[in-house]
Amino acid sequence: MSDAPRYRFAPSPTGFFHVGGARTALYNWALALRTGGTFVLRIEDTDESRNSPEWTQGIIDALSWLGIDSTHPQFEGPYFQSQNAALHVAAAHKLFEQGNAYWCDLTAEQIQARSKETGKQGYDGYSRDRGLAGGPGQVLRFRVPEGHTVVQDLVRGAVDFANETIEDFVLLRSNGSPMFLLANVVDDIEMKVSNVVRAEEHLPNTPKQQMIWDALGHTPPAWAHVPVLVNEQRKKLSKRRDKVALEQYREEGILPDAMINYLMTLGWAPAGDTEIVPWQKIVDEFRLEDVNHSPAFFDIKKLNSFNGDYVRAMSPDEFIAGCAPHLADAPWPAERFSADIFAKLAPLVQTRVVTLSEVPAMVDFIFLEDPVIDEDAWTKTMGSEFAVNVLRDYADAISAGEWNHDTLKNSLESWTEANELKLGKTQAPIRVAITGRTVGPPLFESIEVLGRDETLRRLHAAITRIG
RNA sequence: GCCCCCAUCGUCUAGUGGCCUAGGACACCACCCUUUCAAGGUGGCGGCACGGGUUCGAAUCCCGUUGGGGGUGCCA
Repeated sequence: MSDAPRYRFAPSPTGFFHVGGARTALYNWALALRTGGTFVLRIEDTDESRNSPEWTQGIIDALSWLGIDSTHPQFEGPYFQSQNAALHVAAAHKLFEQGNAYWCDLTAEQIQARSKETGKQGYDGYSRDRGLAGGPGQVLRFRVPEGHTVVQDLVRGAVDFANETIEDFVLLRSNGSPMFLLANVVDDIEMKVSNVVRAEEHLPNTPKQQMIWDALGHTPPAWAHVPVLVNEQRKKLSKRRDKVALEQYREEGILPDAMINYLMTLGWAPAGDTEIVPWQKIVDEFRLEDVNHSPAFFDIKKLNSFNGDYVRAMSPDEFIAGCAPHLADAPWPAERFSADIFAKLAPLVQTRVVTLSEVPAMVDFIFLEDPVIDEDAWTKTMGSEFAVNVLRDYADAISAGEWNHDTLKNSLESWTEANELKLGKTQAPIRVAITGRTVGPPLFESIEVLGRDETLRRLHAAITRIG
């Protein structure tokens, strides 16, 4: 019999898997790994009206993207809450027989009417002693005892709830199906969960669940409620308002390691002055006791910064491989793409992007038949007095001779000196003629890769356009 | 309304009574480097919400105020 801790992550499949859930999962995962424990995935699919199988798959895929999946021996699941319904109902009846629960036939409207009369919020325990036997239209409610319930929380310490502030909550709906509070506890007992690490929004539920644990004759788990993630308005991240879907970040070319690292620094920090650290260091150092108590803003700018760091840390081959999916649906005709040419440019692109999805726009001028000319860039650079001259003279200069970025650069440098200008100035019209933009990868390397014929063609096209 | 949680630069954090003239990171600004843009380097801006205690000494402990957040479903 092992006493290794059992952590669990219990999302409900009611929408895109979002970054808040990802962080909670990561916290559980890190803890399970360090303690030699287990990470149990349980899909809480008891809300039939909002559930959908594709969301379930989305959760599994997203967790796998974060490195949490069944290929690891410390991963267990997924379990599906809906499959345990019989267990939940049995537990409910046990609570009824023990006197911990009672039936009630009041509708929501009736409860509201009563609370209006008494001036008190919520359900007032009207059916507590009416001795209803259950049946259609009746819900089973938990009989909240007198006294206090103290939740021992690993991040917050002891939290004391006066039981009189907790109403007799519903265990079984009038259609007989179990509610979250009950199902969640029964499953945790069944799966021998020893540690519950979840978002702070569940803290008010905890005394209720702890009472169920007690009434069912089991010792409650070690609780830990971590702060929620918020948006700029400091409101809890919402699927409707905020960009929170993990999938979306993946599509944009955020690297999983960057996402993992960033998420872990929300509410916690590794020792030392560096936030960008290997996963193993996080596993070694992460402690619930060190988690911050206040909500953290999910800052995309900082995520991007982390991602840029991770992108630059990739080997050239890793970078090229990582770009592949983003190159697949690029704006150029597929047959014009060349992996070899991309490989030549890739190292120059690597330090210039923050997310992988920016890569196509950095190299599209190579693979497009004609560069897409940015009109602002055009007017800004082609209006100068020397524009036509530099274009014409440069085209002449490079029409013969060696073809590499050094000679290509030397040619322009000579012209620039002869005309008493700066290279920063004179390269601009050429860059726009070649790439359509004022910014991009280093010019002469780009030209080298483009090739002499195409370069000359674009230079002359620009000269013609200026007129 | 009621219950609960929280409070260090704009943001994420370090800090657990003296190493704090409060450290790092993102963002921002300046300079350097430089073929554009990045990257890199150097520097700068900027914070302990407020008021009372406790203490020789408080960002750190206590109380209050204010301000935020979460919950308050026959959702999870």
